[in-house]
Amino acid sequence: MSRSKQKEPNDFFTNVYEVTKLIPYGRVTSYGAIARYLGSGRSARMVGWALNSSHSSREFIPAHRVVNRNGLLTGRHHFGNSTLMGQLLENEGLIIEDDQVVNFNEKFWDPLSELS
DNA sequence: ATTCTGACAGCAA
DNA sequence: TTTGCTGCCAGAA
Repeated sequence: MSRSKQKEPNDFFTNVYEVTKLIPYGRVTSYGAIARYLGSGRSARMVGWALNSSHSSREFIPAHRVVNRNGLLTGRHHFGNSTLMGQLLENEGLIIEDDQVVNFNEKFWDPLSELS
């Protein structure tokens, strides 16, 4: 009955996209937070991998709102121009200093808490 | 099928 | 304190 092998529309990647799109404007989250929300707290690397394919999605994925747990813009190199990610965040009212989100703790948006 | 990689995170020295 | 290694998991070659 259960389509065990059937690949459901909600893949890990799709799940990551959905959560990422839920990140409010002017807020940021971490790969680990998303990974934990998905149920695999230590698969943070997969989140980044998924976001790597986010450009493949027809929807706009605010991947620039996803940084590592240090608030560091680790994925900025994947936005074409390395400064694009920081500029996007600054455009949303965030402050980027030394490729790092200032007041990261303040701007941090945890899907575990916000989406419960 | 096997091997390698990857936008991280946690822990050890 | 910083630096480095390991674990994690899924997709790509």
